[in-house]
Amino acid sequence: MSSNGSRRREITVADVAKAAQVSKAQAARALGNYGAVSDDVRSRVLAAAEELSYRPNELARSMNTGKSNTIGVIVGDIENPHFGLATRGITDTAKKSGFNVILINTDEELAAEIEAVQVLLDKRVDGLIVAPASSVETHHLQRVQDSGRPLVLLDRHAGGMEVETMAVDMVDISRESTRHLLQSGHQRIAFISTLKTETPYRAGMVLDSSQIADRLDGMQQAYQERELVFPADLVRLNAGDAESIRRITREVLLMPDPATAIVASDGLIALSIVEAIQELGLAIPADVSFLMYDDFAWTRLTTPPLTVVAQPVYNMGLAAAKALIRQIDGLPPSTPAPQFTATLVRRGSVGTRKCAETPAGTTVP
Amino acid sequence: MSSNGSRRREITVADVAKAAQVSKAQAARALGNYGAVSDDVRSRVLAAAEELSYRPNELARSMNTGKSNTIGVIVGDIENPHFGLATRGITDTAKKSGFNVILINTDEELAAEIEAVQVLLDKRVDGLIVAPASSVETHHLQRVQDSGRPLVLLDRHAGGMEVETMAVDMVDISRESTRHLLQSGHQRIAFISTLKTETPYRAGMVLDSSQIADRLDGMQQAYQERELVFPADLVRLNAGDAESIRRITREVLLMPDPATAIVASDGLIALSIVEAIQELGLAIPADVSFLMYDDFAWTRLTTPPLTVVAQPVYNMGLAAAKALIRQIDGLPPSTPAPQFTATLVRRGSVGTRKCAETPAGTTVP
DNA sequence: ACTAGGATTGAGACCGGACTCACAATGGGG
DNA sequence: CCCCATTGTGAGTCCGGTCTCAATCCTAGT
Repeated sequence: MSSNGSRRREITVADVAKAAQVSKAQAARALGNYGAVSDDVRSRVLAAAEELSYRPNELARSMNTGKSNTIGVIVGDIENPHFGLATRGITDTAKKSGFNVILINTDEELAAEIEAVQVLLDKRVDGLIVAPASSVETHHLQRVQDSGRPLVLLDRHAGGMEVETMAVDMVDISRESTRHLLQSGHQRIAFISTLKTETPYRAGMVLDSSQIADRLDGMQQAYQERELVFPADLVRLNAGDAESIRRITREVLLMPDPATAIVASDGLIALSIVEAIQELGLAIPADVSFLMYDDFAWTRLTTPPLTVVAQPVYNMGLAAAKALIRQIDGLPPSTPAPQFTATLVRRGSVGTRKCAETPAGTTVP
Repeated sequence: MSSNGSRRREITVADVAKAAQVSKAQAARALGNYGAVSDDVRSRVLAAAEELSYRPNELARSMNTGKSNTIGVIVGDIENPHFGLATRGITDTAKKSGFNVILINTDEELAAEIEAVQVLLDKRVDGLIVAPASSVETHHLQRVQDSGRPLVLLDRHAGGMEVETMAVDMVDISRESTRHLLQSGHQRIAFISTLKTETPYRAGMVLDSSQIADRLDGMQQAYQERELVFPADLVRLNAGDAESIRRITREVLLMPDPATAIVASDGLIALSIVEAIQELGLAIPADVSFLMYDDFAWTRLTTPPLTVVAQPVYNMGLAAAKALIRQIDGLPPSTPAPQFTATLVRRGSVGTRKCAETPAGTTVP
């Protein structure tokens, strides 16, 4: 149907040069806008290029400039609006600076992340932005730095590495929000996270994720301030799919000394927890208080609106890309290093609890 | 700190060949697993490669195989969970087949889309998946096909082009959901969309988006079935940012003969509409009924849960990637072509309206 | 022993731009 | 009028792989 009689061959500088009756070198100069080219030659070349609708092969160009104008982005799950928003920040900045983005999901699997890093390195991306699945196993990230390629981390720190990281201080905000819950009379606070671990949580356990570890630290600090014992039995990890989240939620709410408040570690998990609470016929915040990480728009639409920890996710993505591009351009990190602070947005899902009361349907042992 | 004494140079086949004391060609064969290689040579080469931690340069490889193992994905806005989910479907399939994904946002701007197509073509992606911003201006998409590169459309059709498209039949589902609203006694149904147009909507107007055009078609059909006049004055486009959405919502609800039901054209817009309704102090569904496109998890958490049009977005992404990869592999489109149907999920946000009644706070003229 | 025919092997040509280098042409200053 | 600085130009190399081709090695058949 279409007008191309010839087979697959694409137009190259050589073709343009022939059409303009100059040497390949001259054509390349005129096209690439470098070196010395007479006006006559330049116009002939550009005309020929236009005529043949020539387009440079970026692959070839990349190969001998060593720059692919591409950055690799490795996130846990693009389906999670948290990463969607961060990715948006990254792509916006990248586009502005003429970079493209190759995106890889890891499903928070370390193995997938290691492979992703390798693939992107092989593709010779100019730099990498990674939201690392593990803060402990950082061998592959180290290798990125060893290879001399710029690297910026997002959301989570990597233990022992000197690398620019765009993340909020989770200890602070977690301490603050736990204080809020404690002040509201809650002492049995459950923390539910998708983080995968070999064994159930025990106090003092070393966690793979700096983010979760920091949040638990913050909680513990808030408990210590009041000289209360942190209820480690209410820390529930491995809340993978909707079903297990539901099960865990029922567990912490129906156990003998049940949780009176639940903290959801991210927006996706929050959905299933709230559903489970509603299924149990419990009311927020009358029967159980609720607090979640990430301030998505829909949290304002529930009844009551949900109390959340808002993180400047978009800006973190923006800053990560900016920092990476600075590194790519050989510039030093911008000083002072950008700081990101999460804020506790108090809406209606945390309620005051009278100390003596026990939840409906349970008995004091 | 790290152990590399040498400058930037990466390890190449030539280095491996030298170390293994064979020719470049032999090393390449052993590494690439093609041609005839003796066991002795193979093991020496692999050992040397391991020793030097050699990694092939994918750029160079792509350049002379002509395959980049990369597909380009162009969407309106990755921040929109609709596209987040679709992208997830695409990346999952791509990864399974060994492809990477370059992602570009267009903000639904045609100009950005045209440039994105060009950039990806220049990068020699093996194929493109596009959610086209316009169903009318398809010149750039045509050019993709002319260049012989595989192309699959997502979500929206492109007028007059023969191209595989993964989308639901919007006319059908729109007719069905409009019927539902009409049966519930609503005749003043507002339709609010972000679609950008030069002028406000008029009956019979040609729209840039097949999706929106189809939805309006479906609505009109449902009205015609009942021999009712379709209220074109309640079709509101250009609902760009949260502020304009709020303004429009107020307009249609506070006008003399106000809307008694609102249809939100996507999940993002829905958030602002519901907020605006709540701000007006109106209750869903008592005062105004509400229906939205896209079945996000949070729609089950509002009070009442929202009635939605669920689209198999993830599967559409999956199928788009599958179809594209088939094209890349030179296979014919799978038959029968995959069909996607949206379903109306009736939850609580559409209420029955007694015909004679007028909404609280308004008077019959 | 001698050779046909397959298995191995190395040299070098590509892919498509970027860039170096040697050389020609122009032209301004002394 | 000559010399050197400044363009303008084409030939050719390089990037790091893939792949062709001809040469060489080996082994079995006669």
